[in-house]
Amino acid sequence: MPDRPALSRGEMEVARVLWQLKKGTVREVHDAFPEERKIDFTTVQTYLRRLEQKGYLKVKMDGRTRVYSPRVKPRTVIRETVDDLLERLFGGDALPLMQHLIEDRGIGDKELGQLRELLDQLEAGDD
Amino acid sequence: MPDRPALSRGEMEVARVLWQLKKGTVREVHDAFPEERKIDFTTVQTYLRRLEQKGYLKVKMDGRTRVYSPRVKPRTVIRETVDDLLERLFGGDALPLMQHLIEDRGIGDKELGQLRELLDQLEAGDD
DNA sequence: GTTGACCAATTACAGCTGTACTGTAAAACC
DNA sequence: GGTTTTACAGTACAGCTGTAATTGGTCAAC
Repeated sequence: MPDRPALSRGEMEVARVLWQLKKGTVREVHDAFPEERKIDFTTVQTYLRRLEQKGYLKVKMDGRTRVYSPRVKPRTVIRETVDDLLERLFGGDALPLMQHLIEDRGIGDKELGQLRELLDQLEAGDD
Repeated sequence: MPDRPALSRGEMEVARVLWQLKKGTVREVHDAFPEERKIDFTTVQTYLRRLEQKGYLKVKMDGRTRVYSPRVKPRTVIRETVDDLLERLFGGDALPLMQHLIEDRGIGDKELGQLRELLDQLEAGDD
């Protein structure tokens, strides 16, 4: 539990793209950004470097090129990030956040179904 | 939609406390902070001022004392904040966040029941 | 009418963030 | 082998954040 500094908003964005690629170079991450999210190549570079410095990513050289990959599991990062948000914005109580997601954030019918399934599974598995 | 600058983590914390009080002075907000979250009086002062500057709070003078109250509804702030997080960390898809909340974040039995109720209500009300 | 207690306003300041430019060196192309 | 492209390290830099100390004003109690 060497507590890493929290991710900034921008860092999250970049980290998520890298997670999706599993691993990647600066260029790959940059190219994977959606068209409309214009962001400079060197900015991505900077974010990746900072993510490495903060301990979230590790690097392997492939010739001249550095290939980044997660050092901390996405799931862990997500837990830490969401926990922090919960703490600050909801006093640590998860239910209001769920409620918000369900009520105020048009969760579609499909998602509702999936959610219900999730609950069913939980109830079945957890005796 | 005069888009306000996003809240920083610290600002969220203070805003939440103020929301709970509905309205309050620096001192009231400071006193309402939990024991273990040690934070200086003047720090709270600074946060409240910044929240006002950013357009999240308004002020009414009561004698010499300023009484802060929300200018933007908490629900709105929460929506914006959560939307932003969803975008950056989950590519805008709310389901994975729910899933995380349910699976990885020990939601208790009580909460599960309440959740289920929520879903039922939704399904009933939504023809 | 000075002192102390409060409260507000001002100022501080280092570290973090977002965003990018520059310099330089290796790789790839002619 | 000179030129263009690519990639990385280093540098920049203003604005935001977290955290607070300092200064100044007002009323209440001496």
